[in-house]
Amino acid sequence: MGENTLPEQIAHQLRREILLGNLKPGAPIKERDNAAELGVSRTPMREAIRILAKEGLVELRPARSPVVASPTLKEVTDCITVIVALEELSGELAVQHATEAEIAEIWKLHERMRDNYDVYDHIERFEVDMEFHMAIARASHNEALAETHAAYLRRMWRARFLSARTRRNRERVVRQHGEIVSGLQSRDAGQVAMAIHSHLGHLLDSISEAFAGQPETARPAEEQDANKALTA
Amino acid sequence: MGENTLPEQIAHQLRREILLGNLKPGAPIKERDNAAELGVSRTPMREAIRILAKEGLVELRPARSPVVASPTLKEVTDCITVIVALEELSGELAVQHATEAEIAEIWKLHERMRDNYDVYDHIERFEVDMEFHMAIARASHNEALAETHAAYLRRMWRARFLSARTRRNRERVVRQHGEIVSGLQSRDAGQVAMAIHSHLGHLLDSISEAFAGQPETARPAEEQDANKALTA
DNA sequence: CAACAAATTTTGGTATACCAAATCCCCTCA
DNA sequence: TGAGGGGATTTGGTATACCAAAATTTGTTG
Repeated sequence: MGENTLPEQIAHQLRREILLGNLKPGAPIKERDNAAELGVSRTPMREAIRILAKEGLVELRPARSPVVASPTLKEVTDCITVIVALEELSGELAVQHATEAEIAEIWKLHERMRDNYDVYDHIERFEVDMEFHMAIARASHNEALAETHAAYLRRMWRARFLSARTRRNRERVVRQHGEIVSGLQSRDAGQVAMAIHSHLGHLLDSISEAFAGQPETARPAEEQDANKALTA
Repeated sequence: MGENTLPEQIAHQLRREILLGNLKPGAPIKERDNAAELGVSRTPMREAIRILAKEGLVELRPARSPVVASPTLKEVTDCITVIVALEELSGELAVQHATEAEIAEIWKLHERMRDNYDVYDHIERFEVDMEFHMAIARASHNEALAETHAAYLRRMWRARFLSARTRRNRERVVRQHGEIVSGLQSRDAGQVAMAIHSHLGHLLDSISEAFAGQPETARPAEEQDANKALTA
C-alpha cells in the first residue's frame, strides 16, 4: 500500500480522491486543511500537490489555491494524440527489443483482462488496462519513453474512466489488445502499429462521446470545497 | 531575466550552472549550502531542485543528496528517439494547423540562426536553435505536445551542447532547418517529416561521437562539491 | 437596496527549528 | 597496514512560525 516517501503516499491518497471524483474538477485544494485532514504538515502536502501537478491532475496557479484540473475536450484529445504517437513508437521498439519474457508478461495481462472483465470493478479493470499499456512501453527498453508514456496514461486516467463505461466496448477492447499482443509475438511492427492506432482511435471516439453527453465535465468547473472529502 | 516565482528564478540559476558545466555531472546539490549561497531559505531551493528534477537535469534519491544527472549514452539516445517522434508529430500537425504567422515566425528564427551563426556564442546559438524547434512544436497547436517536447529539449540541452562543436555542422544544420521551414511553407508533411528525421538523426550521430571521444562525460560521475559554483 | 471600500480572514510563500537517517572521520584491533 | 566499527557531523525530511497577497465579509454610502 504505502509508496516509498511520505509525499508520494499523500499524492497517492489525493490522486485516488481525484480520480474517483470525490474531489471534483475545479475544486480548490487547500494545503492547510488537507494536511490537517491527513495528520501531516503542509510541507509534504505541498510536495504531494506538486507531484500531482506534474501528472497534470491538479493545476498550480502562482499565489492562488491549486485546483483539481478540469481539462477541456481539446486538451484531452491533444493528450491522446501524443499517447498514440508514444505508444506506436513503443510498439515499434518493442517489436525489435522486447524479450520473450516481456511479451509473455504482456500476454498474461491481456489474459487477466479478458478472463476477469466482468469480475473486476471499474477501477480494477482500469488498473489492469493501464498495466497492459505500460508493459508495452516498458518492453521498448526505452526508459524515458516508458516514463513519459506512463505520465500521460495517468493524466488521462480520469477521462478514460468517465468514458468507456459502455458494455459493447468490452469485446472490442479485448480483441484489440489481443491483436497488439499477437503482433508483438510475431514481431510484426506493422500489425502492432495498426492495432495500437485503431485501439486508441476508438478510445478517442468514446471520450468525445462522453464529453458530448456530459458537457458539465468540461470546463464549468464546479466550485466545490475540497474539505472532508479525504476521510471517506 | 527574472522568471515569475522565486523557485523558478533559483531553478533558472541552477540550470545555467549545470548546463554550463560549472556543476559537474554527479556532483551533489546540497540544499543548505546552495540556499545560503543565493541568500534564500531551503524551502524555495527545494522546490527549485524539484523543478530541475522534473526536467531531468538532476536526479533525486530519497533521503540522499540530489545529484546533477549524468546520463549514459543510451539514456541520451533514448531521449533523442522520443524527441524525433515528438517533433515528427509536431511537424505533421503543424502542416495542418499552423497559421501563416507562426510559420513566418519559424522562418525568422531560421534566418536569425543562419545570419548570425558566427556572431553568436555557443549558448546564444543553442538558445536560438531551441527556440526554433520549440516554435515548431508550438505550431502544432497541441499544448501537451509542445510542453513535453520542450521538456525533452531542455533535458538534452547539455548533451547537445557538449557535442556539435564541430565547424562542419554549421552548413548542414542551417540547410536542414531551411528544409523543415520550406516543408511547412508548402504544407508538405512528407518533406517536413523527412527533414526532421534526418536533422535529428545527425544530432544523434554527433552526440554518439562526442561520447566516444570523451567517455568521462558518461557515467563515472566525478564527485565534485557543488559549493561556491553559484557565485560565478 | 445596490455597490463600493475597508477591515478581517484565509491562504500560499518563505524562513526557521527540530529530528532521524545517512555520511564521514577517526580510532581501534586483527 | 588495512578493515571494521562507533561516535560526531552533515543532510534531507518534517513541523511550525511568520509574512504578504488574495479572498471574503462587513459596514457604509449614494
